[in-house]
Amino acid sequence: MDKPRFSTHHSQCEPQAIRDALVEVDCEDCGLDPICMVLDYAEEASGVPEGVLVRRHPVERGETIFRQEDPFHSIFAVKSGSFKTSVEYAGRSRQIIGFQFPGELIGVEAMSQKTYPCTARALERSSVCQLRIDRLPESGRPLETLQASIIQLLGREVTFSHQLVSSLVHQSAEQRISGFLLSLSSRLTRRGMPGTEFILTMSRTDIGSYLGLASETVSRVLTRLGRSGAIRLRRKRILILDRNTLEQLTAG
Amino acid sequence: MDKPRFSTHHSQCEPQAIRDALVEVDCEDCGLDPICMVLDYAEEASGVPEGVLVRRHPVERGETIFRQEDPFHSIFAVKSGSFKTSVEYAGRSRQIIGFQFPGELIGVEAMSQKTYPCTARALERSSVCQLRIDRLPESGRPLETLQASIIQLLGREVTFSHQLVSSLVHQSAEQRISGFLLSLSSRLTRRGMPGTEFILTMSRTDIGSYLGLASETVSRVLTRLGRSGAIRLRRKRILILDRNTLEQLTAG
DNA sequence: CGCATAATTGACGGTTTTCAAGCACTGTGG
DNA sequence: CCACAGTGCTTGAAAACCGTCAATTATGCG
Repeated sequence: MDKPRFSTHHSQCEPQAIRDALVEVDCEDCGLDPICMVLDYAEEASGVPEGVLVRRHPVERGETIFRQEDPFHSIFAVKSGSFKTSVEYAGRSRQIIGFQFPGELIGVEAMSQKTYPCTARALERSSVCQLRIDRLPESGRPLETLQASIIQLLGREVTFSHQLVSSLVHQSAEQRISGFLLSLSSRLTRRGMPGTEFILTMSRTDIGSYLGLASETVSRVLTRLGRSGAIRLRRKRILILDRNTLEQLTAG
Repeated sequence: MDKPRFSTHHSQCEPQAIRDALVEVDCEDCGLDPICMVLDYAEEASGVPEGVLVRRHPVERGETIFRQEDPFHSIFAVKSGSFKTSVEYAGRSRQIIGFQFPGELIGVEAMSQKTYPCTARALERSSVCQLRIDRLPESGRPLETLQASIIQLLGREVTFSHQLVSSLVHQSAEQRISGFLLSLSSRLTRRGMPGTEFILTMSRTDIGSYLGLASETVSRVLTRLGRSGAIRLRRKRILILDRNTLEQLTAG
């Protein structure tokens, strides 16, 4: 009851139950945890102000936690649910640049910037932990440790972006989507969630925007993967049947 | 003599003169400058060890300053010349993930990581300033300031990556190349170098790898842009004639 | 001067986008 | 509880775009 999993539900569709399922990541599996611990320690030892860390703030589906150009104030960790981040440049159409699942951080790249460079929107009823950077102490050992953690996170983010670029730019639709599914799977698994059966909380259009494909192509490839037996697909529910096939497809 | 510019050379091709031209960025235009200044100050005030900052280290064409998987030790600033960074994953072919010009930093994303995630190679005879992170003091005010600068840099880097992904993934070959040329132009201008006349120090294949295009496509689009009058193109020398046209092409 | 590498140009084929239509699901209101 | 509308998803057909292959020309380096 405390930690329901998708797979514990009946295999038939139960939209209501699924939508309200609160699959919450454990604190020790959360990307914010090293930072949390520093703050916990600092709160006891020296004087970290109250209200720096806001735990388990609920967010409704479709709601934003920040928008592009908003002044920066916090970084967030997804506690349950999922989010999409998107950007819009000079009137051009909005594009998805990432999805975030429990345990992952949002808004880190805005650290030391004036404003958020993207908009973060909940794909379902979700909850987040919020770290008010603007209320942190000005200096001292805790800040140094925090900064070191942030640098590490950002470094990984840059490396991930590079991987993403090189995958997207040189791969076919089938490769991109296989890779996307595997990536989702491993990210969910790493945070202690089921990685072979999950729900695509984002639309085909969102996936297409993220991968640089038309939504029709996403749809076509997903059905093709389903017919080939690599996955089982019913609407937004995904069952990964044959990871090997997907990995071979990704490699090309 | 101290600061030769491409445009001060004769307009006819002079490979020898061009190759050896040392267009060096001013320190005040360099991305490492805020960090340099902190260190300069720290060297005087408290005790930053000698040999932390190595200035104007020469690098020959084709030489690497670090390779993927090498243990991290330094970040670099391009003082003159240009570099390409590339990655290789699990046997797949090598891909270009970025180019660096005078005033820009290389290897920042490896901060707080164990190893460099990419290889950096000089595209021409170049020089770099090197900041030995592994020789920095363990803590203190200078470190905090340095960390804050790094976070800012990395944040911008992530934002830039996002822009890059969304351009590459959703744009046609013509849009990508127009955008690439404009990006080069503005980056050179920002560091006090001529932005309307410059040399593509990287090969067509490198550009293609970076933009996700075949080298033949790069070649074709460049000639097309030349025919349309937007640029003038002789081999590796680029002259931007009509910035408006390029901007329109980029927008689509 | 000659070879190796890089750049250009042409023709062709495959993949993906676009446009268009039909279908399934969701949520609303009677 | 059911009908309906709206949205998102699926599927089909045609066209555009880009990658591949191949031949030719240019450039750089010894």
